[in-house]
Amino acid sequence: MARTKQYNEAEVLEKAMRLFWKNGYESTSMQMLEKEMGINKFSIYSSFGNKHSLFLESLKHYKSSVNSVFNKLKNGTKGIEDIKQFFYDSVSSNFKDNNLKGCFVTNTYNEFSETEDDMVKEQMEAFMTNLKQIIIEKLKIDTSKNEETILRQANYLLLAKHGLAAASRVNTKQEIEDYIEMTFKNL
Amino acid sequence: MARTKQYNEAEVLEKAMRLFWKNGYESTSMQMLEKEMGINKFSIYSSFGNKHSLFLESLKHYKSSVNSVFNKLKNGTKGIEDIKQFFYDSVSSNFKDNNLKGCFVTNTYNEFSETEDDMVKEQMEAFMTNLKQIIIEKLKIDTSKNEETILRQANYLLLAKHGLAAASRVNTKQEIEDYIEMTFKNL
DNA sequence: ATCTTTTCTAAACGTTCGTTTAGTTATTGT
DNA sequence: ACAATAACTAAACGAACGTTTAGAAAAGAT
Repeated sequence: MARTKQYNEAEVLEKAMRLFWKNGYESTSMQMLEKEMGINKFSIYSSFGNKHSLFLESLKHYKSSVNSVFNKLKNGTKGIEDIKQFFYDSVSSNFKDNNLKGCFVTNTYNEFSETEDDMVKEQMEAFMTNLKQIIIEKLKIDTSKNEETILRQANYLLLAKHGLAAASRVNTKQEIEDYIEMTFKNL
Repeated sequence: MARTKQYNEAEVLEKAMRLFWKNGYESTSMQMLEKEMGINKFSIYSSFGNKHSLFLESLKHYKSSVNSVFNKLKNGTKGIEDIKQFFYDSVSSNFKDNNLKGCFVTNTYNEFSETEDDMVKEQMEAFMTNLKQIIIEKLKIDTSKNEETILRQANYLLLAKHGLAAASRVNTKQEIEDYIEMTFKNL
């Protein structure tokens, strides 16, 4: 055999993800990725193909990293209270690390909403559809609500989540928390 | 004297604004602007300086174009009901013209939230501060609310507006309208 | 009609982008 | 120890970016 890799692919992917998360796709150059990931361009290309597939891998990595938050929501038994907690969990990364801005998926959704990138769109929609389904299930725990009310509230919460993700890039913790509280006031 | 301009600066600026509005700053190239504005690069540069100042002019132009919506809110006498109408007015352009996505200012806010572009930031903050002040005034019409409640509700509405702008890029009219209704239910 | 002045066209500028390639270095199996 | 192989470095690639420039075209003033 031959020489072994001097870097760990999972580690450098994590670093790439954080850079894409902070800056988005277009504003992140290969040069910046080189610096942040700590490896040469050649190594990036040999490990991840190209910039676009590196981005897709970063998205996948993000999804698996928020999987625990998702599962917490999924396995909850308190209905709306679980969704509210999910909202809190979703923005918590913003307060822990100043480099992580908003929700990586929502950011990507916004950046790519006018392009025709099938791969990215597929990942976005899978994520959103999944979330919507879980929220509907949680709302159904309250059996006093009819089907129509549940769908309307689910849409409301998805939009609120969307807005929350956007706003968490610029607003303060207090503002974010107030917003979450008021969002759930009338459900 | 000499030759006269074969284009109207206000007209081509309007076209530039719509392109920036749809695609954002980075994703709009001078080549696209050339095509959309219908004039040569040289003409763009001689009329607007460079891409960045053309973008700033587009932002200014946008602000003046939504001025009527702003004034309608400002001059209203029905308090919260005026703010709700303002929300409806703010997203109406999305349903009239498929090329206008979200709120140009909010889109810019998102795209530039991580850069250090003083000029752009100044325009953003002026816009947002102004809106917040008007909303506070409208909320104060209800004299039963104390100062703290008013501030909290104003922040809530600003975040909701932020989310609404983001969501109006992708959601349907029905979803948007449901969202607005439920947002004001919480006040 | 001619001269002057400004707009317009189109080509080229220097950078930076994402990507590839050639050549060197290091590690592993024999 | 040596040969084989893969990872590394660094330089260069073509394309696209924003911007500038030189020359042709056109319109008003005399």
